[in-house]
Amino acid sequence: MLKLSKKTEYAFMAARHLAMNNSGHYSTAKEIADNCQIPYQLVAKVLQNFARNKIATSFQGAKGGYKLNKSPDNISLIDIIKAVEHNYQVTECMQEDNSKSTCSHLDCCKIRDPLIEIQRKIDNVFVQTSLKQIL
Amino acid sequence: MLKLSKKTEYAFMAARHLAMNNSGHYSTAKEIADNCQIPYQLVAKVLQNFARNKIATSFQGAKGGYKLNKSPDNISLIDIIKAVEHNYQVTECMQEDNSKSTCSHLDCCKIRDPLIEIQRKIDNVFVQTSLKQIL
DNA sequence: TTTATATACGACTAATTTAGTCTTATTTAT
DNA sequence: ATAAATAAGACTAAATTAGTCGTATATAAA
Repeated sequence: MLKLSKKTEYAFMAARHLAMNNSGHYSTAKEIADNCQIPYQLVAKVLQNFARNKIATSFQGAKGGYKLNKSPDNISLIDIIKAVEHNYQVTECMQEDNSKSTCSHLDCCKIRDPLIEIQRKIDNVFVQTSLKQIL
Repeated sequence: MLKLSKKTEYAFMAARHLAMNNSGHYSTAKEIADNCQIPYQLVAKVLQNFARNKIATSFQGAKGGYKLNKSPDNISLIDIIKAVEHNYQVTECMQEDNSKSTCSHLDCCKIRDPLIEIQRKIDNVFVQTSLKQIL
């Protein structure tokens, strides 16, 4: 429990690779998959998520690939997480697409408010850590 | 991803109940299950874990039940989590029963060390929050 | 203009983890 | 004795996560 998904781990690794190979040539999904030993299709999707969420720019076709849009110290881990995960919340009832009323404990749930505070603190850990710090 | 398990949510709720009903009578699993609307068997196991891990003391037989061993401000959420979860670590390779060498990325994994720091910070969130703070 | 090399993306399957149930044994107050 | 509790392991179901497959589209270069 409280584990990062592989998707997020792969996203961190891929972002790290992009940050360290930022000179002229565009990094491809295959290159990252080989270099980091992660399944090609999964990195591919992670990179597509980066592009959709403006973390990286993609170039299609031969000699194509990806490059980061910002410098590593201006990208926080929360940006990377949010690019690849819909639900990174600590509890179900805190997910944005889930109204408070779907909580099965209803009014008798007394821990929601304290957990919101916990959530905020955990968010902060990722907000405050930049990609540069994991290079 | 990064979600607390139901087990942990139930543990927080049960601990909260014990803290607030600490006058003379011992709280039973049934009482907590009814009051918090969580499955009886699951609270029962959570409470057994509390007893095993010296968070609470159990009294068997009729009129039995559980009571907390310490005051709520001397119990931190990490104590409660550790009582009910084997694996609350952010990544697989950080689990205590898992040697570093089982990581499938081996030497090419460059994010482990930064993630250890992240793990430490998340731990701290729970270390620094006491049961009293969620009453 | 064909070919090789890339991204884009949805549908699907497999594996793992989490949640919940069932059953039986033991303890103890009345 | 009986009823009300804890103790604990085995099992099943549900949900989530991880990974694969197939196909379409874009583009550099031969």
